[in-house]
Amino acid sequence: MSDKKKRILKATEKLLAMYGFHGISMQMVAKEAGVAAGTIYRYFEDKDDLLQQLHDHILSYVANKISQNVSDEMPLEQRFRIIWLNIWNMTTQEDAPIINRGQFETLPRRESHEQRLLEKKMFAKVDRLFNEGKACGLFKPLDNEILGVLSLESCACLARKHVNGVFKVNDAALDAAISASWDAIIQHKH
Amino acid sequence: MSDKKKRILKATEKLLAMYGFHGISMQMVAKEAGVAAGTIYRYFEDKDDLLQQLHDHILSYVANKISQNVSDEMPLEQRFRIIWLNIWNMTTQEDAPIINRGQFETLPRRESHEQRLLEKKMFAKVDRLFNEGKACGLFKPLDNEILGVLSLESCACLARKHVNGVFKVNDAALDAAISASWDAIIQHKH
Amino acid sequence: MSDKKKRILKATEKLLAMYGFHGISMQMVAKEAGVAAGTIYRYFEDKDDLLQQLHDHILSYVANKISQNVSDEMPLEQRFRIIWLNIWNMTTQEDAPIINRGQFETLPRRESHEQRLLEKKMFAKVDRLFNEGKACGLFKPLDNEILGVLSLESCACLARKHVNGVFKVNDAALDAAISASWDAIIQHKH
Amino acid sequence: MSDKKKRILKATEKLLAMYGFHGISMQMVAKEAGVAAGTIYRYFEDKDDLLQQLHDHILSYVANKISQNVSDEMPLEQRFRIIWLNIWNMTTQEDAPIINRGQFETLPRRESHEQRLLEKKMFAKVDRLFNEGKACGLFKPLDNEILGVLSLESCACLARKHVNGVFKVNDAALDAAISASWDAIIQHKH
DNA sequence: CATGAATGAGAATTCATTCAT
DNA sequence: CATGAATGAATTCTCATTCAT
Repeated sequence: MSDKKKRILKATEKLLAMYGFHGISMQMVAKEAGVAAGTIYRYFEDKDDLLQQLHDHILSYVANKISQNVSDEMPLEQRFRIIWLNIWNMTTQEDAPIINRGQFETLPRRESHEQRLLEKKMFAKVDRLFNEGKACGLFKPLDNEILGVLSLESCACLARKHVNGVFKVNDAALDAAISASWDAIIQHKH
Repeated sequence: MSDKKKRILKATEKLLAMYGFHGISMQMVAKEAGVAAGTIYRYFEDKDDLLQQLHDHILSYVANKISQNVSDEMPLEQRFRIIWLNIWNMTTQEDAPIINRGQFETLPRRESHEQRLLEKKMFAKVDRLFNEGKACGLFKPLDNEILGVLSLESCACLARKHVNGVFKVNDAALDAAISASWDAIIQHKH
Repeated sequence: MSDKKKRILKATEKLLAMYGFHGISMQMVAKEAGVAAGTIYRYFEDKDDLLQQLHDHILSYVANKISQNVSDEMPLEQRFRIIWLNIWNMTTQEDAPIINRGQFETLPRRESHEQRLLEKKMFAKVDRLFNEGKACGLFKPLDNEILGVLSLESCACLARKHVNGVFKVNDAALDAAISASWDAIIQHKH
Repeated sequence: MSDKKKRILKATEKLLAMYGFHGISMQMVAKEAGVAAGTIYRYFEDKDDLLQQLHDHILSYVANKISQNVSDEMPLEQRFRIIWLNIWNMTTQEDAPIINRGQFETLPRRESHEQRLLEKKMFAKVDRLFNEGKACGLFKPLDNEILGVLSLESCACLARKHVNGVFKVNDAALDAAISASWDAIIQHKH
């Protein structure tokens, strides 16, 4: 990808996190990226396209991050903890994509092919994890999407609030939160 | 509250859910509410104030809904299920506030006194539930905020995806999801 | 004249002096006058009419002030000094009409009959003064309008700058300025 | 200075003279200048800035005009007559700045450094004239500001009324008016 | 008569997009 | 390819005026 295009995407991401959709102008993006306003239109159809491509760009980043260091050979709980922590770290790290999905929600959906592929890839390892867990009776017999919400969305939500300063999660609490997420999806004898 | 003001808030809420912050104009709000553009400014300082007051308005609605039919005399698990279902119903019902909190996130915070009071009220019963649960050793010893995310945000997230059609949650799955949320916060013998 | 009408004119004058034409609204006038916005339209056709009537109102005040204590029997120089000081005092006094004519200049002229009469009356005594002065060879043989500018506009200009704080005119300077204005219009042997 | 900026200033000046502050809109300025409305904002911060810059622009023009053809080596009276006529011509000529200072009076003052410099420059030669005149006992011992009002403001006022058609000043009267202004500030034996 | 809520045309200003250089 | 001045439609907000109470 061209250096200019990267700089434009990076600038857009930064400004989007700071000001939200309303409140960023193409002029601002151009200035932040150090290019002329017209240059943006060499790489992007229009403002919507810029935002959409940024969305795909971040999704691609997320897809990679989430599955990092996870091997299908590992024990289930180890895989779960690594994925959980991948999400946590991705959200809380310094160079994290500072945007959460909510901020893209009002975009007129393009439902691009690339996006579909990315989302599939993003959850491939998670899907296998859930499938195996259910197959051996360890996990609750629920749809993968529901299991995902119950265990991993909590993580993302927790991380976002931690980053935003709503509250702080220390190391002990973090470990307990992982266990809690695990407890949410495994079967318990009552 | 004046009829006109209510209509303006209702119209704003509808449009906000449809188009997000960017993409709604005061003209659109006026038209949707059936008032003249200038009329909005009799009731709201400016666009930001309109959005902020809408936020407070919805928060107030949510605060009431969430605590409905919950009594501090009930057993812990019953209280938890009612609260969980209150959130679920509030989000999935026909006349629900169509907006989720994420859509207010980029708003410049006013941190009004009223807002603080509302948020306190909103979680008063939830707070007592968590405190009692921890006191008797049933719940994990985590901050109430964290317990809230682990058990109730999952509910809201699930409900939102159910409504948006990302996936459907049937009655059996719903019951299992409540149990899973409960499992997330109670202590288990290992 | 009705009390309400007077209050409206007074309020308009005050606001006009503070903000100029642009920058005063009928709402502001109503608030300052302590009446409802609609009430203004009982007494004035529209905004232009309000301003025009205010103009006439002030002109009437000025016309009276300027000729105060001046009798056609007095010696020429005494009459001149009284008129000069009338202008000075009118402009610098506490309850002076705070507006100068320049602020009315862009008003769409109505050239009302009343206005014509007032302006005639305003300068009647001044006219007689100049005519007598020229008849006896004391004054320069110039049109009264020109004599007026040379001697009395200087006074008004001086007073305005004194009030606005551009510079301050002490008693000695004031007396010298009157003499200078007198010098401007009388004939000198060279 | 850019051609567009000049055209905008010129257009503003024209409209200001015709309609006053209230009553000119940015759209009108844009149309008169033959540019798009948005273009004005490339050169001027906002409407106030446009008006302020116009003020400075005109002041600069006036400063130059007033001192034209005046040399400190000339006799006092000659210098006075030239300055007086400079003001007269500047005000009555075809391409004169059509605006008088009064029209800027309601503008919120910026008191810029540039403005101070210009006003100093504007009156430098006038200041020297008055100082020398007082030093040799020819002029009345009054502040330069007061001498200025007594002799030169009369000129500007006369010229304005001449241009506006309030009355007409023929060549003989003009010469007499200069002498009258001179008489106003020189010492006379009584 | 007096009120002031409501109106909607018009104001200032912004900003996505184009295009001559 | 890159630029950034120019555009003008769209946006937020104001305010003279009306009219039901």
